[in-house]
Amino acid sequence: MKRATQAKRTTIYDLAELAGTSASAVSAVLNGNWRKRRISSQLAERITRLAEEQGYALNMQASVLRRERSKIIGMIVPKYDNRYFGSIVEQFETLARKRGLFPIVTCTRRDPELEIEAARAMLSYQVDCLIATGATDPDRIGDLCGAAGVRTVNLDLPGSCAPSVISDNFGGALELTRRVLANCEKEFGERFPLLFIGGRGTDHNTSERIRGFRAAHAEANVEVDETLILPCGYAPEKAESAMQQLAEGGPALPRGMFVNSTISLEGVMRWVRRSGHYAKGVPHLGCFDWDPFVAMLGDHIEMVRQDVPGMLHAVFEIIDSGTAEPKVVHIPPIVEKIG
Amino acid sequence: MKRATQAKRTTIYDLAELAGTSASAVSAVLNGNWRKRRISSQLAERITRLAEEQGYALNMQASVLRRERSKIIGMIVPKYDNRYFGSIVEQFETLARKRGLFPIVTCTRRDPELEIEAARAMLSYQVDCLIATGATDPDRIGDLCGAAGVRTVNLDLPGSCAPSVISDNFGGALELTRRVLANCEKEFGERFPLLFIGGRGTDHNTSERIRGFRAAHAEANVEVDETLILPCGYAPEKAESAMQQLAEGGPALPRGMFVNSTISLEGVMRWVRRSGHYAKGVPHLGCFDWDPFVAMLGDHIEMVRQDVPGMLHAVFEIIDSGTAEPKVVHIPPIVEKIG
DNA sequence: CAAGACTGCTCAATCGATGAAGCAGAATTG
DNA sequence: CAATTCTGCTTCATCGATTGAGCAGTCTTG
Repeated sequence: MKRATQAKRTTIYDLAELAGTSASAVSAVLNGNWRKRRISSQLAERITRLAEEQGYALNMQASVLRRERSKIIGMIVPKYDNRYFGSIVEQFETLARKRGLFPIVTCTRRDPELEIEAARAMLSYQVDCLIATGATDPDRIGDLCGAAGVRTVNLDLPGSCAPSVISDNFGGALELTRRVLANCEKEFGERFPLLFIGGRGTDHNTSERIRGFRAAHAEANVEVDETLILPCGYAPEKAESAMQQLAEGGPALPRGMFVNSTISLEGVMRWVRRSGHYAKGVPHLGCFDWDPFVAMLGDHIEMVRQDVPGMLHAVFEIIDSGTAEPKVVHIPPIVEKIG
Repeated sequence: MKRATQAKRTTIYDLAELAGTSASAVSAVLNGNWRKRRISSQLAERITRLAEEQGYALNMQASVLRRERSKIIGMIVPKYDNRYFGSIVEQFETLARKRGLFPIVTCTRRDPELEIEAARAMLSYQVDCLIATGATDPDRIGDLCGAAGVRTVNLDLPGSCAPSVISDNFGGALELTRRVLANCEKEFGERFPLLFIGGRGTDHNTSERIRGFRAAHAEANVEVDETLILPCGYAPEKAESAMQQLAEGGPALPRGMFVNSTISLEGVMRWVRRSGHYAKGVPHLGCFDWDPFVAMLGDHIEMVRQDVPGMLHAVFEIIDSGTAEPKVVHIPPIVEKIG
């Protein structure tokens, strides 16, 4: 097997010996600034060829240790179980690579402890910059990074000690609620308050969406039913049991609702199907977030799709510009309805 | 601002000076083996406290450079746009962390070039082990890693130079096809060949699934229609245009089909809805892969859910055991139908 | 009480890449 | 032809953490 011979990895010292030159020349050639270090092109070529033959691979740990910037950019993300975060991560990796940065992403499963542990780990790996996506406590992360002199950008949920890029939650929720109210009026011939379900009452996005929800009700002259505002968390099970409780409490279930994320919608739909409570007609729904299969579930669902490419462009604009002001950039989401 | 004072990061030398001791004592205390290096617990405590006060963070680059093992484990994954890969990544991170490993994941967007570039990058970062998930060319990655003395495990798609963990594609496809054939017979009172759509004809999974598809037809005494086997790729658009072409070619569209992945299903469903060709009745579907909203699309869809926890346990068992034999482990998928 | 064992540390080399400084020899200039 | 400039390298310190080797003291033991 080749493996035995190649137990040890080839280093610039090995190449230097093989080429009959110095490690510093090899380094200069392989990291591209041999021209300004006045290495002849013959030697450069010889070293390049040897490196290829020997299957040389740079040791990034050594390289980063020596350099001032690591060119590593980190992101923490709550979950990988929906299209929104999935496309955020994919876009992030693409844009990072385009800038010659090495992206490292880690998922914290909405666990506050894991979140800061992950942030600490990223700092240990010398990230130049950290994107905190949907963090429970963005400022805690911001402080950690600040102490290490590392830049942070908050995404999806805003913080107060670093720039943030978020959706226009108020605007999106306002429009989404308007549509659901209108759909209900069209079908039932009357206006009535909707149910708001999903999300955490303490997070900025949820409270802004509730504000939009209220504003749309006010506009339509419908009084909000306070018992129908249920920010029960994001997990499907939470939404499911909130629905169950609601059904047990009162006799009439809402015929229209605002569901705060596809993941909550998963629980709501499950309950709707299992409980049989909506056997005589499905409720009109509005979902803040998009999923292709939800779009196919029927014409009773309106969706708001967050503008992920727009959000990530804003993030990298902030990074490129070097701003550290804790400004919040609002990206308008897209209200769509695919049949 | 604190930032100015803290421009430079605290190192073990700084702590050593503050504690009036040596860097080597600090290192021993902070990496936990101070006991075996006979450091007194008083000193240990003093150093620990100081480290906390100063917000010390280990420099992993330096640490990894010095050690023989990096404790970094890499994974490359084709996409983040479906539940299957999403849960693979999440499970992977969880299990890696449980073992004290640092997971780094990167998405290669089904691009063969990016795939090997990503593998090279991971090697540069000194990963101890690399999981190649759904790789276009697992053996190329295997060779790269082999040359660097790094272990590889193939996941989802098998390779020939490293252990592989994959679903029992034949068995899953056999059962799924059986069910769709049975559903069709129940509704239409007759047996007829199904459509197979999605996936790459060249990949092992797709060809095994086609084999299962054929076996189920044989079992049911139905002759496979060769013009209905369309491994057109994974992207939704590919499936969409394959359906379009099929519709343009012949008059009768299949009333039953096997769709090879949720992502292909996305295209199929889009076409079914847009084209209006199935206005008088939706086709019976079988989908190799699972998605919660697909499960809600109606009772005409059967799904096979790949056993992600089972697969990842197998992966880590291989890693823990240290085997390097290119064996293929088949994990049976779960055939389910959620109403 | 001398020999050995133990305690609690420190010293210095090392991992691999980088780049400032320096040094021969060749080429150019006044 | 001496003085300067240029070319094409090499030497060496450095980044921060790790670890084998070593070294004073103190404690034990026959």
